[in-house]
Amino acid sequence: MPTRVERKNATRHAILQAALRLSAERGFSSLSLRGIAAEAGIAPTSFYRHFQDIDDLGLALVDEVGLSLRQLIREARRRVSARKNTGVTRASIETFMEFADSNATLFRLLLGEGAGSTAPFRRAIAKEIARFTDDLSDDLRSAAKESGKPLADVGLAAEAMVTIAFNLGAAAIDLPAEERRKVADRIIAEVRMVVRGAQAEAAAAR
Amino acid sequence: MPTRVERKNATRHAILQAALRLSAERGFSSLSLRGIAAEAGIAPTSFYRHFQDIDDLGLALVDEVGLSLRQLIREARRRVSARKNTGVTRASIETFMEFADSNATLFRLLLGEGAGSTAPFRRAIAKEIARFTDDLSDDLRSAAKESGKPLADVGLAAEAMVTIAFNLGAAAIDLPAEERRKVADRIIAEVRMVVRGAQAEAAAAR
DNA sequence: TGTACATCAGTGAACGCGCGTTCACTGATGTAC
DNA sequence: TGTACATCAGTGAACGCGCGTTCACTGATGTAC
Repeated sequence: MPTRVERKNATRHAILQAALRLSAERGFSSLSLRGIAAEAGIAPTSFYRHFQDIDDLGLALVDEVGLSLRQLIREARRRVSARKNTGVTRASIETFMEFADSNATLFRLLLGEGAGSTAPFRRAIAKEIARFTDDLSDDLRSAAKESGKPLADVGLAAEAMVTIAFNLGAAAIDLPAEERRKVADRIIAEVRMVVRGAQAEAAAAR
Repeated sequence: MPTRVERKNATRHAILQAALRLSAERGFSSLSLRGIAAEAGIAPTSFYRHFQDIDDLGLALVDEVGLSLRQLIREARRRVSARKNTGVTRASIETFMEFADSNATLFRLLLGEGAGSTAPFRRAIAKEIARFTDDLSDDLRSAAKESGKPLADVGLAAEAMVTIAFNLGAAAIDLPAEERRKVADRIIAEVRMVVRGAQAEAAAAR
């Protein structure tokens, strides 16, 4: 039989999952304490045994999402480097889109809602995306070193790529599969442009 | 003395302005009929003399915003072509940021809120941005012809630029002036990368 | 191991609030004669 | 120009609803002896 602590953790987890499910369905900004409680199968008042208020839940949600995202990224990186016979850009974006697809809930939360939510929530999301951009910068730097094709302003290039991939990717989440593939191709072409541009600038600066 | 029709139009306009003001303050998704009515100085019930419901108001709002946006773009284009001694990219983005700054209400509505709002509202906004992208494509094509530096995939390049400018610009709206200038510089550098990349691809394809 | 007590996750009733919407109304503006 | 009537923008009362939050409670789990 589970201990009291285990039960409590299970309920907390159920609340987070319910919030994630609902925010995927109707958007984060329309989450309500009572709705979440109903979805989680608890009384509305029980919510307060686990979170101070809705904002507190929001931050916990971002933490969870950030953690999952980082796990996904690690996994994605492995997958990309395993696809040696595909272009890195294509492999990366296709993996990104695939992950966005099979983790729609998570990505919708990350990408879907700019405003509507509260300021601390938005800041937390921005931080996760900045972290993503930093990681991409590192990848780009080492890829450039390996290939012998240097890039100018790696940080800016990474920001441009992430902005393109996240925002166009966000718009594609609800499209049918075929359309999504087309969007993926567009993102790939555009990210490639950024790469070429950064290479061209590095070449011109030499 | 104003006619009945004039009075009605004035009230309708007051409602739209109130909605715009409030959506700038607290975000479009948190607009409420009663809040708008209070801001516009009418009884909540009077709202129904002018709009069928809140969604109807939303669409009218996007129409208004789209109109203003197109006027701004025309004006911006004039301004950019007048700044012959500045790079086109810099002139364009600086003008864009300046307009976003002095028309914060309008841009916040266009950029700020991805989800949270209703589906038809989002679709209307997407259409406005697509129109913007198409116009930019035309501009890029004629600029390429003039300068003798052809661009590959103009449509994709335009989409990449608009995505970068709108999304990074959106994040910058609430920052202090100095920070905003830094963001503008980043956007300029990134858009320039896209231009260079499209040029490099066109050169490689020849 | 058995008993007495403490802890605390989960609860149901109740609160006041702002919401969208309906309805029958009012009274100024507009129209027909 | 004056009168009788129609139109209709704006209104206040009222509705039912879901919201977040408080409170005192219950009863199973955990702890001390």
